[in-house]
Amino acid sequence: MTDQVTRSTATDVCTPVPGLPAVAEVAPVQVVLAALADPVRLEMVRRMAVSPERSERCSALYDDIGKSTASHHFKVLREAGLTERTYVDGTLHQRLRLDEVEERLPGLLPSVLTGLA
Amino acid sequence: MTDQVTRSTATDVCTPVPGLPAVAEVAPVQVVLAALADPVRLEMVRRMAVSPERSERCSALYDDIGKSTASHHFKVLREAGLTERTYVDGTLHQRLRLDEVEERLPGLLPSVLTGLA
DNA sequence: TCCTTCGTTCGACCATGATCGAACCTATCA
DNA sequence: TGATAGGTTCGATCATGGTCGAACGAAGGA
Repeated sequence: MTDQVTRSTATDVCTPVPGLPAVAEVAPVQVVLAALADPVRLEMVRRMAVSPERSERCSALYDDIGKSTASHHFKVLREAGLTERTYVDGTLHQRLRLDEVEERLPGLLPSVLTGLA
Repeated sequence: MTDQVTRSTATDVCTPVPGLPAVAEVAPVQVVLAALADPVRLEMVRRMAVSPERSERCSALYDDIGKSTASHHFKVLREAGLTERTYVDGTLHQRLRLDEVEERLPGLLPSVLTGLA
């Protein structure tokens, strides 16, 4: 069977909405930098970048913080245009929008990710 | 005549110290991102990057904020290893450490700066 | 010498945002 | 139909950091 995948990155949509393709823009540099300038979020991005082809379950992207805190960080990343929600077989995933960010800010994510190593 | 230039980037040195070469390291990505994630500082970096070969007078790098606030931002940039103080003919300048940052985090500053345009 | 300019430091104030717990919703499963 | 699990929202708390004014020090010029 084929995966049922819907995407949602709109900032005002908090519950996943099926059917609408992702149209979110990568935010201005300022916003992107602010999103990355938090250790928890940077770790989330790092984990997503490990296997960029596969989206990740939310709970696989953090430890030692509450669900609500994690949800807050996901929202910041999403509103910066760095990630999007994908709904895979009924379970929510987070996907790093590598290509989209690369198009808008070429070199940023690669340098940040290699700088983490 | 040749310019008298001394450099100081040590975080614990608040008044310019002549004679000592710059030995400051570029800080971890986390710190660099946090330093860039402020509009005032990003504008300072942008102005410094306009003519990277020439350092700039401090007062040429900001508008509409108090001296003490500007000094605070200079300190954050310096402690992140992004800038250094240079003393040119007795007047204090700020210099963007393009090469040093590029060596540590290749592509970061170029992508941020082009993203500002 | 005095005065002005420039940058730093210090202390205080305040806005932003990171965090948590509780409640809610949806989907899945027994 | 419950019951459980995974995420989100809301409200509250608290720490971080951006901001300013005042005082200080160094450098340069009248």
